[in-house]
Amino acid sequence: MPVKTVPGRPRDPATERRILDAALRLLRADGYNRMSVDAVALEAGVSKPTIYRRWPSKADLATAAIRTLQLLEPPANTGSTPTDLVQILENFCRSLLRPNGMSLLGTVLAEEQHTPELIQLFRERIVTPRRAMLRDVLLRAKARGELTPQADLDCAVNLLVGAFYARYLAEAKIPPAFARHLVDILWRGIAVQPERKPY
Amino acid sequence: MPVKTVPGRPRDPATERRILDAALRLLRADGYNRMSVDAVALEAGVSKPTIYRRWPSKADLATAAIRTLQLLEPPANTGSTPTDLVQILENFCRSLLRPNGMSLLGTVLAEEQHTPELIQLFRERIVTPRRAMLRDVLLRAKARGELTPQADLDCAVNLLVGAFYARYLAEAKIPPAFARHLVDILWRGIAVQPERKPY
DNA sequence: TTAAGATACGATACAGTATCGTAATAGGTA
DNA sequence: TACCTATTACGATACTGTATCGTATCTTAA
Repeated sequence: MPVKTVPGRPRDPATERRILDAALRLLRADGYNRMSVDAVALEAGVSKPTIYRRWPSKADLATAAIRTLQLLEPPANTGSTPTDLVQILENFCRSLLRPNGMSLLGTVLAEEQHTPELIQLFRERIVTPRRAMLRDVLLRAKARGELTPQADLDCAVNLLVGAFYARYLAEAKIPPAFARHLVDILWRGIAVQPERKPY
Repeated sequence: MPVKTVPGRPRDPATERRILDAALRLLRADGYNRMSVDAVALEAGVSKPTIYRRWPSKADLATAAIRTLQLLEPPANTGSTPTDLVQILENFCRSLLRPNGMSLLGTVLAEEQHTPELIQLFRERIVTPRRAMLRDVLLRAKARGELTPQADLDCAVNLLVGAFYARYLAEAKIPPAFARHLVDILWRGIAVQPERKPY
């Protein structure tokens, strides 16, 4: 069965990549509003109609750029629940501390009213997968009987992830053992404790 | 002793308030970049030069608007540490769930590179005071011997506050007992426990 | 007599489009 | 298979219309 081919010059598939990479970089650096399509075209080494032929509007371009995001980190599974949690959180921490690590988050929040697609995709591509990784670790822990029966896993995930946001917002820098400290506190809150000596 | 009065028409002090209120409203609704000085003037019922005579640029206007922010919530002090924490967090939660509750946060994050004054003031006016309230509650608890000696109060504050950010980012709605659940988990992690029955 | 407020303006930046030269393919012909 | 032509649409330049920041000029209030 022959492939149906369209006549004429085909698109260069590398061009799309270059445009989306440039868009993502500028989205992080400048936010959605300051990101201009002209600047994306310049950065990608491409003309503006080349962009508009592929995406009908700036919002679609930004959406497509965010859609290319994905978590690349492998899921942690060392056998020790706290260690797994710390490992995931330290990856998270590294991504926050990269230049403009929080600005993409900022811009999707700020644009929530005007361009809700952005935050939806950001959730789908970044937020949800990372939460799922943490949740999986906790579910395995629960299955092994490490957690108290009433432990609320969703709350636990919120506590862990959110602490980084809060810390960043308060100080914009995060101490090295932060993840470890968080997990230590949380672990005492949700894990079945070995009987504790009264001091 | 006569007051030295300057000749000419004096400024109407109410005008400044009206301008700053309008600026803050638009800052929340549209973000810094989409907020136009023309729109602020229109909303405040004022002309543009009236604004520029008071603040030399849009950035100064936005800065002044954020400077007017302040936490109005009274500090909690019911005698019970968990109750105090829940009370503060529920106030926080209400402010997040107001329309555009997170958008101001979003815009100061997104503008961190271009207009760093915004996030600095936001920290000073909102973030730091709320953290201080939580920290005070925990310090009192520590003084009363309710906390384990090694409890890291700063981490605890990050966990509590951040969980709301994380939850909002994941779902944009927050269940009613959320604050209570958070404090329950955290409290087991940092408080001196009554000896626990092995089940 | 001093300056506040309104109108109108200048300059720039930006989203999106029209026009044009040209590169890349299909299909026919030897 | 090798070449030639018709066809499709890619990409660059230039443009339109609009939004916006910040200012100059004029009127009017204290």
